[in-house]
Formats: sequence, C-alpha cells, structure tokens
Amino acid sequence: MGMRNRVYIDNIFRHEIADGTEVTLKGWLYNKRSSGKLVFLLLRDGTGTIQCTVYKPTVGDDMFGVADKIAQESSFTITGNIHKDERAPGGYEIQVSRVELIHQAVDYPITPKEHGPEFLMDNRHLWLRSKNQHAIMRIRHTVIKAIRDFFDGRGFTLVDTPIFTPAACEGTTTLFETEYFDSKAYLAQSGQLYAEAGAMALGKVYCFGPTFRAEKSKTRRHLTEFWMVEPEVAFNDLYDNMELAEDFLEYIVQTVLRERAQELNILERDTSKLANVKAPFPRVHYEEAVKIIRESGLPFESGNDFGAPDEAAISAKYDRPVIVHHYPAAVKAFYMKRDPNEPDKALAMDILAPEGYGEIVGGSQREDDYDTLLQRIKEHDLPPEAFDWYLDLRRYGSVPHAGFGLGVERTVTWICGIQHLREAIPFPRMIHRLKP
RNA sequence: UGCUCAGUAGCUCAAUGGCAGAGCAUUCGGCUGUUAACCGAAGGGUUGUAGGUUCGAGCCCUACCUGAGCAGCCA
Repeated sequence: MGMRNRVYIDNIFRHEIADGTEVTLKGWLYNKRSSGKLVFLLLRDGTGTIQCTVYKPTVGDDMFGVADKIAQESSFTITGNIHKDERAPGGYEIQVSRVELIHQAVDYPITPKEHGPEFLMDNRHLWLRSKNQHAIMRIRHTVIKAIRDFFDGRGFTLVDTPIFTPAACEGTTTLFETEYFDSKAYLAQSGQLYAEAGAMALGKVYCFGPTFRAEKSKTRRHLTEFWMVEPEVAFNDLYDNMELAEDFLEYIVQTVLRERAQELNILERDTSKLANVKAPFPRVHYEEAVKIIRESGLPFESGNDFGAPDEAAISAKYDRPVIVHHYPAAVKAFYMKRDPNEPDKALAMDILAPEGYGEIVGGSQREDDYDTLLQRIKEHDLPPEAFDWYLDLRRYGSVPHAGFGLGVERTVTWICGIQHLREAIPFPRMIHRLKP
C-alpha cells in the first residue's frame, strides 16, 4: 500500500499503468473547484497535472473536510483509482479514496489570473511552478541536453573554461570586476580564448557555462548573466564553421520538436516555423545584407554594424535562420582573421533567428598568424602582456581554426516563441534584477 | 546612458478636478461533474515619495524613487 504504489502523473498519461489501478500520488494543489459533495483537486507533481475527484460519501465527512480546505499550492498525498473520463482535463482522473495533507499553504501570491512582469519576477521562485514556466524549463533542459549530445556524438571534448579571468577577453564589453585576494579579477564574458587553447590540445572542443556582461542593457534580449556554448575546432575554416553551426541548430530544434511537442503546445508555439529549421541555411554576404536592408526602406551606411531593426529586415526575408558573413573587420573583435581576398572584411559569421528573434550565434575563423594577431591586439589598445599565453598558440604549431558561440537563452526564447529572455532562465540576472 | 510610458486593495485594473470602485485571492455560507467553475455575504486603502496650484487633487505642475518598452552594446 501507499508508497509501494507511488507513481508520477506522467506514468498515467503515458498509459504505463492500467485504467482502474489504485495508485498514490504526491504533489501540490494547482487549482481546486468544489461542488457541495464533490471536490475537484488539480494535482501537479512536476511531471504533469491531473484532476482528482473527492466524493463526500466515498471518503467520509472528515477526509472530505480536509480536501475541501486544501489551499492553492499546498502539498498533499492522494490515493485512488485511475479512471478514464471524458470530462477530466487530459481524459484521466483519480477517483480518490484517501487524502493526506502534508503542508497547508497560506495565501499563495500567484493566483490563476493575470499578473504583471515585476510581480512575477519578484516571485520567480514560485512562478516557476506555473504551467508555462514549467514548459519553458523543460524545453530549456532539452535544448541543453541536445547541445551536449550533438557535440559528444561528434567526438568533441568538453573543456571547462574559467569564470575568474585576469583581463578582458575581447576588450569590448564592460566586465564585472571583483576582488581577488590583493588584486582584481573579472567575470568571464566568453570562454573562447581558452577554448582555442583547448582545441590545440584536443582538436574538437566546446566550453559551456555562464558568461557575464556588465552592460546596462534594458531590453528583452539581454541578461547580465547568461549561458553560452562555444565550440572551437582546429583546422576548420569559416565555411566548415557555418556547416557545423547549421547542423547544430537543426539538431537542437528538431530534437525539441520531437521530444517536447507537449510543452510547445502548452506555449501555443507555431511549430511549422520550427519545422523549417533544416540545413543548409541561406548565406548572405555582408554587402548583400546591406542591399536587403536598403530595399526594405531603412537607411544604412555601408561599413556599419547591424542594429536590431536591420537584423529584423534581413531575417524577415527567410523562413529559417540566416547566416550573414564577411562583416567589416573594423566592427568585429581583434582575434578574427581577415579574408585575404577582401582585406577589409573579417572571416566572421552571425546567425539570425527567424521571426525577429535576432542574433543567436556569433562566430569566426580566428587569426592564426603571430605577428598579425599581435598587431591587432595593439590596434585595439589591449595590453599584449595579458595575451602572452594566447599568442603562444600562434608560436607553437599554429593552425587555421574556427568556432562560434550560441546563446542558450536566446535560443530557448526563440524556440518557445516567448517575448522575454528573462523567462528562458530559471533565475534571470538583469540590470534591475538580482533577487530572488 | 538617452527617449517613451507607467506606479490606486495581496494581484490585475477602473474612477470628467467633486463620496475610493470591480474582478481574482482570503474568510464564511450554498451546490455530484467542475474545466481560470458558479451563486450569496464579509474583511481588506497614508492612490510610489516630497513639495506646489486649487474652495477641492488619484487626476494638473515640479523634483525624486521604482519599474517596463525601445535604442546603443551584444549571445
């Protein structure tokens, strides 16, 4: 009895347990409806939600009183028989024979009505229990698993890169500074430079961890702490890099479509747009992208980097992610190699997600010549002594190599079809958000 | 950092410069089939803060605080 028959709601909806079986479920009250001698308890247990019907003549007055007084998000144990019923949400319910309260919740703040973003973010630790947030977290989990499976299946080695770093990686964005004994350390804004060292040791590597940027961004596309996966491959050029990235994105999206159909349905995602995400992706040279922007009616000066409206104009032309390559070297990072045939262009590529979700991938072939790289460091006013170890990679068996970074939250936001990056991570960190 | 908008009950929102309101949540009562259940009742307010205009300010003006959206930065 009891624990021996304990099951998860998931087991019931997957038909792993026969109709009529007596089971025990443990979870929290999602919602309740009562009707005199009948109480409907919506139980959630992390794997799903199921309706439990408590009928007064069956359980008796005392136990019915318990069921009738359970408040939203209280925890309880329920025992009863699985019953197929058209009237129950999902087609199955539990006909309850026993209810045991574990803990009564008092005044749960998130009611089954609408709430504003500030209130929900203040209650993020509770908001995660809601149906949509639950679905997003499950999709995020699958995205992360797909990322690891993809690289592991292709012989990549995970190389963890440090979070405390001595200096700027790219020298562009603002870094978080922290005390490090009697000196300063900075929180990593990218693991790329270390991943390059890893690639020279292990051939094909990826790093995957949190990154930190102290930019005072206040848009729905920015977090100060976000997760990024960065593959780096020795002997790959720009075009190998593009192929890797498009196969990678296809794998992630198709995996989510296959394994998280139910969650995408809860989020009311139009999956036909995701089904298009198959390699090869359209490839657009920077100068061609400039033409597209101008044709869309936006003013644009060649040589500039793209702004958010420019990216939207480009991606609007395609039904799948689009690769933009050969950006002006002047607007890109110091470590990117230039194209010998177009010396003012970097061997760089960005991937823009469809439906206006913007840049989700940024990558390049790296500069592999010692003297050129040293010159770039000086041109960008970076201290060469901080990069001595990085320059060593060009002194001892330098090879062409390339890699890219994929933003996990932007990818999750796009796949889920949601409006805010802050919902794509359990506890977002933003300029005005450090709690909970 | 700049521009725009917002702040009224625990939450979401109303209120022409003239008595501070509703729905949800909470408490109590009613109902065997509810689907964000429904019906009846009750409690719940220093209208973000400080000042100003006015016979009278939630509403108009000034400053500040807090947040949101957009831009820049980027993934």
